[in-house]
Amino acid sequence: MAASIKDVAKEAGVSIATVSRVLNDINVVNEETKKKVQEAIKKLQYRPNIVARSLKTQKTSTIGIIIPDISSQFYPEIVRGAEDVANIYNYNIILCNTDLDTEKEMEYLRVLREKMVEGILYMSSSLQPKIFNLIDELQIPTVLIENRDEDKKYPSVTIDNEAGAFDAVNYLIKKGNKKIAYIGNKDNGSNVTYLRYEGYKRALKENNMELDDKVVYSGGLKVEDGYEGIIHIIEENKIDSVFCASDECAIGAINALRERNIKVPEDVDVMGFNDIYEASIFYPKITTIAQPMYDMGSVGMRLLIKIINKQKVEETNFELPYQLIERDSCK
Amino acid sequence: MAASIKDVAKEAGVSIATVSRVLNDINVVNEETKKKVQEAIKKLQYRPNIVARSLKTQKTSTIGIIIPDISSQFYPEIVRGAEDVANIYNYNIILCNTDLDTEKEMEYLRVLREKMVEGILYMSSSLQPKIFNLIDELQIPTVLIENRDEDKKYPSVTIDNEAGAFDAVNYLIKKGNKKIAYIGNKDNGSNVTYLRYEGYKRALKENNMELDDKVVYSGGLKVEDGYEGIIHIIEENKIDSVFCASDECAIGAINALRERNIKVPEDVDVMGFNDIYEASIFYPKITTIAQPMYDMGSVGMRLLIKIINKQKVEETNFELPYQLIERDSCK
DNA sequence: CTGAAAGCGCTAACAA
DNA sequence: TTGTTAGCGCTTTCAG
Repeated sequence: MAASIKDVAKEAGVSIATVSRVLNDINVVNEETKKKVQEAIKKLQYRPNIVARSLKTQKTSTIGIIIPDISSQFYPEIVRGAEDVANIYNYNIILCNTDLDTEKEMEYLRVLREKMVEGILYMSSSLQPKIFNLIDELQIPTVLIENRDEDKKYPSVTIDNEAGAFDAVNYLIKKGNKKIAYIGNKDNGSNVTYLRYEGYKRALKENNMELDDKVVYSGGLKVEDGYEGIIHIIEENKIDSVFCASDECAIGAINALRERNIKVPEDVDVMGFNDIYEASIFYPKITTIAQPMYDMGSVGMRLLIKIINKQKVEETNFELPYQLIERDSCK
Repeated sequence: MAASIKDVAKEAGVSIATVSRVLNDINVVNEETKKKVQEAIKKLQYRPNIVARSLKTQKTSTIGIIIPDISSQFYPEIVRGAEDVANIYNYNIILCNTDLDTEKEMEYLRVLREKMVEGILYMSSSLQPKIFNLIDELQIPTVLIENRDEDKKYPSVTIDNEAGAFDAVNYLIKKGNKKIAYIGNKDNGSNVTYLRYEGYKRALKENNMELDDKVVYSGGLKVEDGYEGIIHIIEENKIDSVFCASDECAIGAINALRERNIKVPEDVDVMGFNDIYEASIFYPKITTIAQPMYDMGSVGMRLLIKIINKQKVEETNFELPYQLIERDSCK
């Protein structure tokens, strides 16, 4: 058993209240008693029991992070950004992987409540109403990252996905491409990625280009989806470029094209989205819209901590700048 | 304020002890009272306060995970494996990024102690004595993953890095290569990766091939290290293959070779190590020694939980099987 | 400036 | 089978 506040009090010949005071820098404790206490603390290698403190103060200095999957390519950096900021403010994070399973999300939410986390960073691409009901019920400050609810009732950190996609497709058009395919999601469903399809459509429209469903593949955002999507598209269509709603898709598409001796970018321009690490080391290096993952995590955490501490927050719905990164997958 | 055990007791017309009993399935509580209590719980949407429970039972059902960097390519899967198992046994994980900074590691270790985690999964490539002293002092069950202490005093989960490297280099030799370079670490320093250099040396020796320091580059395990390492080596040496102590290195090396119009694998065979996700989607797909990352996390967590619960463990130093994955970066 | 004591929400003897 | 009660280790009134 490690030393408790009692042991320190006895060692220093004071009451536990006094020990607590020097621990928390409260009141002007007499310099000498303070010193005595500090010596006792050192001697006993005392460290306060945070669980006990938490019970009393109702503050656990821990924050829950709910994500689909830490072993994906996208979330680790967000989590890292979040943890770095948490660490600065002496918070710790409890990590929860949900695989987008709503039941699992809800169970974690409840467990986090039981463990009295002070706040939650919530990432999910399917923002179900019952999740929000639960969040309301739990009464724990919650910040949404990557996605957000439509009426912006909850604090959030995102990028403008529609505009990002718009810029991407515009870039492709500026490069002289005439027939631009799309691979990704296009169905709504409280998921941001469909906004990329919206951006794609708007870019075509504003450039007086026709939307052709035959070169639109809505199957998902994984490598396989890109692989299959492009095969499906080029089977019966001639394209000169493709906008992929994720870098994984872009990678899959490039690999499929390569197998068919179609050169990227000489024959087909390929754009990705997100700028995951692979995008920068893949061959060819992928031109993409970069989401500031680390910043999304750190900004989200900072916002959350402010809310927890009831500080004034001027803005609760952050839209962080994205960036078009020109690399080698487009001419 | 959420409902407490008192509220439930009042609602059900019983004592808090009875509520606690049905909560913990203790004794044979009368079926009827049990039902009453359960109804009260449901009505009040009561969930026990785990912090209070932890203070009493000295069990927090949380486990700390200390890793260098979750945003690296290597650790997310380990963490995922660990979390999945933790979740099965109703543990939660607190994630700590240390960047291999020993002071940060020690501080996290202490904080985890304050928060009364029941166990720690510790990953670090520099296992300092003072870390072990602290672990001893803290008296928290700790399992090492990826690395281990030399005398196997602490439970651990690793692979046989020396043998893995040996197999890799042997593979290269079997393919007919005569001059095999090495890029990675070679200095000891309580770090497993030097074992890969040992394996490299042994393979050369057992095949009566000469060790040539001029084609050995010891600079690190990152993409840049591979990039610079290979440039350094081929500047003045003719090689037909290179064994890289990490996939990142292999990627860097391949990119550098490509820039010089040296074809992989036609001109030079390149092998990696670890089998990170990129290895399977890179072009060319990288032949490598796969560490079972997910399993290392899950086995480590399972072992840790057993130790926490004082179950008999027959074996405390696991050496998991690695696998040579043949892909396209070798002829 | 310091100490005594109540209590955070729960579990676990001990009684009844 | 159930209730009473003493803490777990800490913070925080309230006195002194």
